[in-house]
Parts: sequence; structure tokens; C-alpha cells
Amino acid sequence: MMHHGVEVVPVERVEEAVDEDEQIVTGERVDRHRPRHRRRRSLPCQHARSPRGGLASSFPRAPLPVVRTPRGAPVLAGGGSPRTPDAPPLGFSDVPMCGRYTLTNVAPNLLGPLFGVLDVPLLSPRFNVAPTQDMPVVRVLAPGAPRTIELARWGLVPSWAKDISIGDRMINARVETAAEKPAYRSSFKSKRCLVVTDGFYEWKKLGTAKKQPCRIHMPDEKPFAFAGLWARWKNAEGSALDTFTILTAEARAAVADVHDRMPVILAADAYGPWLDPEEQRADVLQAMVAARVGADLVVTPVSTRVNNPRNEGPENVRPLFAQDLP
DNA sequence: CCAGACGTTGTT
DNA sequence: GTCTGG
DNA sequence: CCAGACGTTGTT
DNA sequence: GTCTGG
Repeated sequence: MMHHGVEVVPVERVEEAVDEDEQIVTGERVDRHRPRHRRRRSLPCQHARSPRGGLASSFPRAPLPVVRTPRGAPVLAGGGSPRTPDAPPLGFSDVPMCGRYTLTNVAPNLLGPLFGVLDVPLLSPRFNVAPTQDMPVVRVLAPGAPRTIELARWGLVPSWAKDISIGDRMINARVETAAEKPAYRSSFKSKRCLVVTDGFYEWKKLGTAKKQPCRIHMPDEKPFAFAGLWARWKNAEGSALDTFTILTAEARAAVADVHDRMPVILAADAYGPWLDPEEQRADVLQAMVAARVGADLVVTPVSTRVNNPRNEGPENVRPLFAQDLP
């Protein structure tokens, strides 16, 4: 049976891994007869284990080998959500916000200087990051400590949660309210992080129930940072799982043409104060995110293959040209 | 007191 | 953990 | 965010 | 429709 665990892929196999992913779209899958019986409500103790096995623990890791997320790995999360009547601001444009993103450029000699970290783990390029997956975040774990980049699971699980399933609904936090919300306030106070990215996907609604995925990125394609919050959760056995959420705010610039909300993007000079665990003045922090960048973001239509979270690969970010659009 | 929630977006 | 609802 | 499942008992 | 998986 398939073991769940972080699959360690030797560097030489990275290309091969990508190729495998392509087959999902173009080729016929042979493993058609996977068991229909899926894990439903699991025992709480089963949640102890991160879906990809490795607890995204914040304890310092040894220099990391290339890590690839195996497809079809059992994941203990979901995304359903009940509607609430008291939805805040009114927006009725076309495009959602941050439920999918990319980190395609993982060169350590680029990420290190950009985010002020000395040791950058070896990472696989990602072209379709989905909630519940382990991704790198930049943190300062103690006052005055150096910044670190480590993996954490997308979908914040508050320390008091009974199991990690709550994280499914915690992939975004409204910056306007995160300081007060029970699920986020303690993280907002002293567990802020940078989510390392180089683009995010939005689905633009076209006239008739059709959606056009777009990737939003910097003109030079350089990585940047979403403002994030993190939390540490422990299972019954005491193993730690670190998780994160991405803050959202009113859309700006080019993104505003497409929708009213977007992830908060921090300017580089805000990284220090944002990460400082001792900075706890909500007004200061709010001002920091108010000054967020985004004026030069580019919106690029891409293939609908990004719709399926199992599809990885550089085709995901290849621009579609006008003649290719519906 | 205990029980139960703890979230966002989008759509109508 | 902490707050709201009952 | 979108895609995909949506079930049980009993037997091997 | 609603929830889980990625």
C-alpha cells in the first residue's frame, strides 16, 4: 500500500517527477481502480499525521533534500463551507482570491537575499499550490532570532483545535478582522509570517458560468511575500504541526479590475516589523499591511489545467494569448 | 453554569 | 483558549 | 480555490 | 446540494 510520507526525491529525479505529473492531463491513468472507500471521519489521533507525512514541525530541519508532494496522498482536510448571512463588504465582481498559488522560482541564491534568510532549503518548484499542502514560510521564532524558512501546512489550525480539520476553513483571514477573530487573534498578535510565492491564481467569471483562470504575478516574475499568520498545533501524542493562513484585503491596481479581494502583499521594508514577535500593536500592523504593494501586478490568463489541483508543471503558468481565449 | 463555535468567498 | 448563546 | 465523491457488510 | 481531498 502506499505509504504516506514526504517523498524524498533525489535532485536528479525532479524533472522526472514533473513529467509524471504531466501524464495526469495528457495520458490515461492506469490506476483506475483505486478503492472507492475513502477516509471519512477519521479518528482524531489519525489527524496527528500530516497528509504528506512529515509533520510540518517548526523544529529546525537538517538541510532539506528535494521534497515532492506525492499525488493521491491521503489528506485529512476539506473545503466545504456553510454560508453565513452576515457576509461583510459587498463585492460582486468576477474573480475570487487566494485559494491557489505558485512558487516556481526556488533558487536559494534568489530567495535567501529576497527574504533575508541564510539557510534556504532545497525546494521543488510548485505551479499549483492548493490548501492543505506544505509550503515554505519565513518566520522569526523568538525575539531577535534570525529569520528561518521552513515548511508549514496551508490552513491554520489554532492551538486549541481538537483536530486539524478546522484548518480547511482557515486558508484565508481578513486583515480587517484577524486581530479579533478567535481563530486568528493570537497568531495575529505574535505569530506572523511571510508566505513565499511568485504568483496566485484567480478564476474570472465569464458570461455563462464559465471561468477563466488567471495568474497574478510581478512583471519581473520575482518572488514576493503574502502576509501570513501561523500557529502551532499538537496532537494527542504531543507532535507539533505548524500551519499558516494568508491574509486578504481589498483588491488594488490591476487585480481590482477583476475582483474586490486579494491576498495582502507586503513590501520588503515591512518584512522586519511584520515578523517581529514583539510588535503587538494592532494599529501598527494594520498600517503595515495598508501600505501593501501591488501597483505593478500583472494579470495573465492561463490554461484551465490549473483547475485541477493535481496538475503541476510549467504549462500552468504559460500565458494564454487572446486567440486562445474562449 | 455548560455547550458550541471559532472562517472566507461568492451568489442570490 | 475564549467568547457567545442558552 | 476547483475536483470529485456522495455506501455497507462481510469476506478474503 | 454539501463535504472532503488536493
